[in-house]
Amino acid sequence: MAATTYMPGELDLGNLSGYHAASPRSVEPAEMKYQHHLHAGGSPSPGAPLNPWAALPPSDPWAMHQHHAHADVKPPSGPHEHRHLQGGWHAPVVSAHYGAGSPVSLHAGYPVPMHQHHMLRDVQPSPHLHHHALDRDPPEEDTPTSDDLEAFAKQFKQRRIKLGFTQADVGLALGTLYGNVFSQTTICRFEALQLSFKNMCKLKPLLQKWLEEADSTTGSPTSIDKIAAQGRKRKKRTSIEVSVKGALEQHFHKQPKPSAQEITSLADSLQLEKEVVRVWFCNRRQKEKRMTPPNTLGGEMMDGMGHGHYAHDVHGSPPLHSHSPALSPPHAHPAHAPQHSHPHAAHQHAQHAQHALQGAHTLAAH
DNA sequence: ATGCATGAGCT
DNA sequence: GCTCATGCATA
Repeated sequence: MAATTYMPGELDLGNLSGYHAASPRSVEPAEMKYQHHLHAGGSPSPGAPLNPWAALPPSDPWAMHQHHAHADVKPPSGPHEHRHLQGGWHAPVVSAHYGAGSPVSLHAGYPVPMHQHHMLRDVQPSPHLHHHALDRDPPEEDTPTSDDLEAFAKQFKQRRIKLGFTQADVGLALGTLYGNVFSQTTICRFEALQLSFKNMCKLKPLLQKWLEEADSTTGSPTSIDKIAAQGRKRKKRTSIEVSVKGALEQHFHKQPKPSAQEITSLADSLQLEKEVVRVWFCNRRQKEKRMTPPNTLGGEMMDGMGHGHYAHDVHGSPPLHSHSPALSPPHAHPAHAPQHSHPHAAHQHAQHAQHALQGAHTLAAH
């Protein structure tokens, strides 16, 4: 059953209390020490047990009105910059101010080399526009190509590991150094190129800088501790059954952007909360836009590619490589629209309104 | 490493 | 309500 369980989550803040390790190179070529609550050497942070609210009274705010109580206490490090234009991020406003007045002197603002003049979202730098190769200059102040990003990500990961840092370490370090904290998740996704092209471009300079700092500073521990505010609750992750996921996938192919009505009926037939379904589609769409596209294959694949490389083509997931067409970076032409990497799935029509029965979902039964 | 979720900013 | 950046929680 789609166990939509609710639990007292935690705050929305930088709850990095799970893992922080910032002792550079205390451990050698080993990077498996993160998030497993098992702080292996490196940075013993025993003082970061579990969420205090793990024992809070189950006052599921979600069970009734999921959207409410949004007092919201956004993180101090302002992870939410003001990205006004999504065409080309331009203002790295690092307005960071730590809530608890951390002694961290944040130099707001990193070198913003890219002086993109584009103001419209469709004006993305052609990532795969690798003009020839002669002597390319990736570390330029220009927008990198997807190949650059891929190369950098790879190198980054390798160095990071060599230096003995975990992804979480890097995330914290970025906060210490530049005032922008990031989670293990983000670093991970960067390394795996699972972010949007734009996002990759944004993060690259930061990580690059960190890398320089890291290996030059062969021995300067940069450990800080992030304090976390409490109060926020978070809905527990809904676990969607595989079979249900399959159904969703199927619908996604037919209609990536279902209307509210469609979502409702779909949710109804799948016995899921409408919100859950809506979010699922949102996330699914996002996935489609990442540099490394999701594998939406129907049933077969994988043959002999046993080493980090996507099965070529498969009519659906181009492998972002050398010059893969898959990237989502908006092309420079406003006239463009169909950036669907999928040659198929273009039909949009008949949508069987799966009856409209039962008005109450069987969730939150308890 | 990833799935589901939150929230800012747009439209 | 969507997109996009980001992350907690989890597999």
